[in-house]
Amino acid sequence: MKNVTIKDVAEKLNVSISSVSRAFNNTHDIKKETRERILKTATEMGYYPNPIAQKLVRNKTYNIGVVVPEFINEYYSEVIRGVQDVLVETGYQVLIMESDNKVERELKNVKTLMQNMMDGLVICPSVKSGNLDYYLNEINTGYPIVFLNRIEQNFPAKKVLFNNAKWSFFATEHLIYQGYKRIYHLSGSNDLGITKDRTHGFIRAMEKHNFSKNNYKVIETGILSEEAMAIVQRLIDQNDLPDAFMCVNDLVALSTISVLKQNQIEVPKDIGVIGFTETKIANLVSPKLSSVKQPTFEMGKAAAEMLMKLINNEAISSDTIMLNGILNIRESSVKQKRPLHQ
Amino acid sequence: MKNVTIKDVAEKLNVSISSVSRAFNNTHDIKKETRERILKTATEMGYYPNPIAQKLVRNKTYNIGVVVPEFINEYYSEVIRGVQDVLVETGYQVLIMESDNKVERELKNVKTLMQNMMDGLVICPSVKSGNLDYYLNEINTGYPIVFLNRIEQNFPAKKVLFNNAKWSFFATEHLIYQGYKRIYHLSGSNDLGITKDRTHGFIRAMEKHNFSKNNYKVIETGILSEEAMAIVQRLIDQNDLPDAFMCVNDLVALSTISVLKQNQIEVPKDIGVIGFTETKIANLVSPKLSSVKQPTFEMGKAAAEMLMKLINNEAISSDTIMLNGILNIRESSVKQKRPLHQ
DNA sequence: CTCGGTTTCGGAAACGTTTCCGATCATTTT
DNA sequence: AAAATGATCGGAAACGTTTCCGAAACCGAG
Repeated sequence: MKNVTIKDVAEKLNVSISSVSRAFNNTHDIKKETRERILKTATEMGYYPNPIAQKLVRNKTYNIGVVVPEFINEYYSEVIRGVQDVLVETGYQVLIMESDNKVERELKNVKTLMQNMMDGLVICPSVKSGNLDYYLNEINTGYPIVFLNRIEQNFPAKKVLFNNAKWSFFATEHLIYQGYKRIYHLSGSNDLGITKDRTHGFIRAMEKHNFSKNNYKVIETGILSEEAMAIVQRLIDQNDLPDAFMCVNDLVALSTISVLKQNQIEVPKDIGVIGFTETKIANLVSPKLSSVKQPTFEMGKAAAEMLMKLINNEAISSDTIMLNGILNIRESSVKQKRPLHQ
Repeated sequence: MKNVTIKDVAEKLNVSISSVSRAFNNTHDIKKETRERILKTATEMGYYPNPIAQKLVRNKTYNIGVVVPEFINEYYSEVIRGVQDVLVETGYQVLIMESDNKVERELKNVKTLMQNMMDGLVICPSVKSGNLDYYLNEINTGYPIVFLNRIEQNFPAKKVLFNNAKWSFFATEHLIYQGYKRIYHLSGSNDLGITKDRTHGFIRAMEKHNFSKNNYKVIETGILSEEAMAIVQRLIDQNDLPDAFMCVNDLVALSTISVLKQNQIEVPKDIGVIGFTETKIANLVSPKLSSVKQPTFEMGKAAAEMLMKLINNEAISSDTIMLNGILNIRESSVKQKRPLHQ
């Protein structure tokens, strides 16, 4: 179980420690033959350089940390895959930690990762404005940090974001073009920045198309399935139904459809529904859910690339990378069947 | 940006390096007052022990690695949460790596983690029998490894498993008790050990209840949604339909329901469907999907606890921890409405 | 043959800790 | 009062590397 060290190889070959080190780091000042001789017996002996010792002396770990609020749905899982996709090639390790949507735990994770000498961090904040002062302070000391999602656009840091307002605008417009005349927006939790952006997009679409104020509503639902269900049920009871729901996310959309069905209201025949931040389920449920797909994988990639530039002191054109999505129109939001040839 | 080291604090206070170290490690041989004095100015100076240096000298990293095949669905995400739940308290860090269901990448991940001096590993294999020889070899040198899921029950290593055969038996029996007389099992990919176990459970239930061979079938579907859909459509075309499907997982179950609906076949009125390895969607679709819930969180916890015992050289009662699940009966498998009072 | 310039290599410091081994000093026991 | 004990602390080795510096060896040119 005793690990074989650089010293062991050196002694076995009657060379110096430095030569073994040079052989492994492939520096210029070593004869080709000795290098090969060393590498050969080293691998025979099962030697590899102790990464901890390397990190200590190099003051660089080739580790980067990713903090996510959760990976209970596929969103951050795909972000992580994007990050890994660009970093694996560069020899960097990706260390992942989960904050469970708690700001305190997020801060703890970040501190832990920094104390473990990560070369840089991708932080996906738990909620808007948590530990921003602390982060800002670290950034000012030169520590490479890239934020992803759920952070104010004007926050003075590197970040990659999704254009929530724009795509909720598009999603709403799609409903309008389908002929829906009375549209309610189920807005999730209004103190979340991203959902607020989606609300803005919704309202902008309403105003652009001259919807009168009594033909649209913004209704806060919270983020839990049960909360959304209760609210939709209440609307039914109060006989206050629109002919389309534009939902803050797929969970709310599915919850809405579920309640409507329980009340013998058919989607999309009676009421249209569209989701947001598409999940895999969208294609599996019936009716298939229309939704806006976020480029999660690409966002992860963008963040990683930005972080690498930061670490390597390369120029970065802009503080903020704002990505666009795809509006996937399926069944839940199409009022009438389209002609087959379309 | 220069990090403050133990030397800096020592010099500032005119004490030795060892004393500062003792203060931080709270050993016995240091006066209480000096300890407090050191700790006070140390935190004032923003000093904390360099974890890399600590790891080097202690030959222990307090890091443990988790290798998962994917976290695209919630299964391994919850496993990871379980692992973290027990390890966070003990001061261990959890480093996560993803194999993308590829055995080569899995091996690479494991090697990377071991070279980075993880104190132990939880390995969730990608597919049955991948790098088993290599792992066995490492285990024999005393390296602490716990496997989770997708590994043969008689593989000579520590592992935590789900009792697939037993619960697929229960799920099948549930269909039988509902009065379904002709049941097909959509078995996923037969070269996956776990799905094979589920098939065994299905057959055992069939035989126990004296189903004749022409009243049940095992049909291999593969793991992709499209594959399952195609197969169910073929059954419909061939007019070879059972009155219930017992599916290898929720994805196959939902795909099945989707195709049935497209053909105007109602679930559960015409045909009953039950899934396996319950996902959150089960409760959101209509009809709500009956399924077997695996104790993913608990499995993660069990693996972590086992690993801690391994690392601390504590006794382990059994090589294998086999956990049980919950059969969640919802709508998709109940033939007739139950009386309200039940 | 000598001299300056390359290669090639070894020695040793450095990275930031922990920990063993003594040394000092105060306190208690005989 | 002398000796033994215990508490408290400093010095230095050790962990396994990289890298700077200088020394040796070699090589071609003058």
